[in-house]
Amino acid sequence: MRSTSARPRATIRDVAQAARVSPQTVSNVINAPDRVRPDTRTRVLAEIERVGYRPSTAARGLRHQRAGAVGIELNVSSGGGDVGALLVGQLTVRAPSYGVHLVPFADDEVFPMVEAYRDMVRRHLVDAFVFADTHSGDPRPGWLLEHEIPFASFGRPYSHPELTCWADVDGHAGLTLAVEHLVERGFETVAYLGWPLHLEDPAVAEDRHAGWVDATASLGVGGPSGTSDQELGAAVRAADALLDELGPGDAVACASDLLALGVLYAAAHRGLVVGTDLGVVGFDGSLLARRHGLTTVVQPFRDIADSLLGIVRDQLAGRPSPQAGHLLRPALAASATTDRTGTSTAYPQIPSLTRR
Amino acid sequence: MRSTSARPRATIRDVAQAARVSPQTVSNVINAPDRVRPDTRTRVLAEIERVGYRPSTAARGLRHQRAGAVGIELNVSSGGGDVGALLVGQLTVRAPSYGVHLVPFADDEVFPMVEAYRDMVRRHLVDAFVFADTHSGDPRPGWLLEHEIPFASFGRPYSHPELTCWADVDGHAGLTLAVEHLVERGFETVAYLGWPLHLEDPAVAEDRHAGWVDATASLGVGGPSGTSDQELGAAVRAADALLDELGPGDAVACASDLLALGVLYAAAHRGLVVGTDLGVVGFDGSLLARRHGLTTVVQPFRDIADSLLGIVRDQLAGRPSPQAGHLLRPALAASATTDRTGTSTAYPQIPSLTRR
DNA sequence: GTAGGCGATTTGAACGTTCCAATTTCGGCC
DNA sequence: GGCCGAAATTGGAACGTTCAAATCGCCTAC
Repeated sequence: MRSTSARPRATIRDVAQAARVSPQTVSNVINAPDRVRPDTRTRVLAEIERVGYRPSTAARGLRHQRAGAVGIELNVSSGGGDVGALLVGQLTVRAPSYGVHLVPFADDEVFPMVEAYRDMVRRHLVDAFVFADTHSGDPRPGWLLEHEIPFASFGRPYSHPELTCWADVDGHAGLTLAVEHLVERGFETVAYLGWPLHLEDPAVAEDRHAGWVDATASLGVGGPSGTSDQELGAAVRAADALLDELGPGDAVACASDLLALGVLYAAAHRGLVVGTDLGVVGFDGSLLARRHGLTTVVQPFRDIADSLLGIVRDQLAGRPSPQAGHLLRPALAASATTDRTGTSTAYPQIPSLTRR
Repeated sequence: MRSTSARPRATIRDVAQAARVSPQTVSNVINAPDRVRPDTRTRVLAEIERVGYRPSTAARGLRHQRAGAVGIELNVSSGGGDVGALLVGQLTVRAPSYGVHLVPFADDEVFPMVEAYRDMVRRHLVDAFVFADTHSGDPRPGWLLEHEIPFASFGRPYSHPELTCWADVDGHAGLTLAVEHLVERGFETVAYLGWPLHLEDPAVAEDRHAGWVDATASLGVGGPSGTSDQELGAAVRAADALLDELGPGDAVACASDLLALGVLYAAAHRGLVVGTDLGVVGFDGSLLARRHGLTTVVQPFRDIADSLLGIVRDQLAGRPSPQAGHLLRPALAASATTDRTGTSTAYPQIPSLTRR
């Protein structure tokens, strides 16, 4: 049974005493090593190592009037899908490089969300925020701006086009990658399955759609297009309608991995072998894509995390805002659904099972 | 452009001055309201409200020698699946009720993980840990125990059977629920698709398997069983083999939602209408289940979060460990894959598309 | 020989909170 | 009116760190 003995951990004074210098010198060794003589430095460093000293985050935060933390809202109720989880993962991995840690929080479904933001700041729990699900009526950018609380958003803050504190994936470039890849693999016509424009953030839908329009136009491989909400049932129906206008050797580029999954189902229903007969490319690089062998445009979550953390770091340092937001290039991860040799396995792969 | 003006936020002294009491009295109003006269209390509370005062987490942490935070390791590289994300979500939601916040962290793939744990504690970033992916060779329980660092694990710490600082879902009860539900819906034989015992944590696999064995035995509906790794391709193959021994009106209970998805595919391949002809129940309550209309045994993540946070709270308070770990009952969420009326939609629902 | 300068190091104070001990206030009682 | 005990409130110190200013030691120049 563990006790809470909690013998006090080594402090800067312990190190100082053992190294026979003042606490301030130890502090300097850590924060401004060039201000201390080399021999002193090595002596202190040895002592730090010996006792396993680490500066107390709380004491530092108190002294600096800074929490050294970035808040991130998890929208738990909506489940979030795994895109949010992947972003949180990369933010977690990258945060230490920016000298901060992450503090996730969630609304308790009773208060308006800004209350939670306000509280976090007042309690000095965090210095800034990052969030991932901006939408047009979002009160947060305006509110944070008004209260001079630093933040960065993944996705352009729709309500404040003048802001530059955002990072976003370049959907246009992503769909260009998708179309180019499909053409390279020898697919003839590239159709598109996207989102309707009445969604919360039509900018994303437009961006990706435009990428498909431009890329297919310049390569002369344009085909029909359809739209569906981000829901599997709707996606299957929309994909089914789309496939009416397509034949073997054609392909569909999609605005999301979930929509692409809908295409896989609609194709399986028609007995089309995805990969060989029909190319399918999704968007997001989600777990779903990996699981189903879906070729997908992977969101550069690591770069996104770096951008977002860099933005809040600069804001906290008082540096001027950049000229523009960060538009990051996604990458294409080829997999079974564009593999014309049929050696890799896409799921659902109903026809291939039949052939065994 | 936002500046870092950061005008100082209200402190306890500001409140004290405005309410014409000492800072200590304000502190009492917050931490021991019964020690202060009612009229003074209301006066102080009004002032707290007016200036929007909140105690500084850093100052409190420094004074109490306690971070008020619980660390949670995210295993980013493995992607985690959404089970991990759901747990993190509920931990985030519930943490405030325990007076703590969450601090996620991840290994940077170079240090052994315990280094990261050690560092978090030394820096006073967290007081305790929660983790979610114990396995047999896991060094963490032993190490944390040895260093007297409080922790709670989701899943029994395999290496230390004597420990009680864990919460786990009752897989046996979950599969009993699944089998009972299938029988209630009129399915005749209930087969099982589980994990092989050479997995990292065979206890989970055994637990769920035993639940199926006992429940089918007592109801007299036992059928064949198979195993597959937690991977879609393998699951489809195992499910296909299993279906060789089943006919219309039978059902499959699975150890996870992903395995259940494999059954859906194998069934679709054979033209079986899932729900009507074949019952399928998954396990986890993952997003995948929701997306595919899968009847599933839902992990009680909220209860799990409460158990884990309660365990570390008690440990930090020096309370003795409980007699046993917390075994939590899951719940069954019925959906399309056990809906014999065929009114709801399961995906993949290839046959129903055909019939339209 | 001493003033001046420079780099290395130390001292003192403060960040906001709460514990502990000391002090004041209050109501009741003789 | 004065005294007692309990309740309410206050002052001082400390948690661990770092900033700003002061001090120390050493060297050079006059």
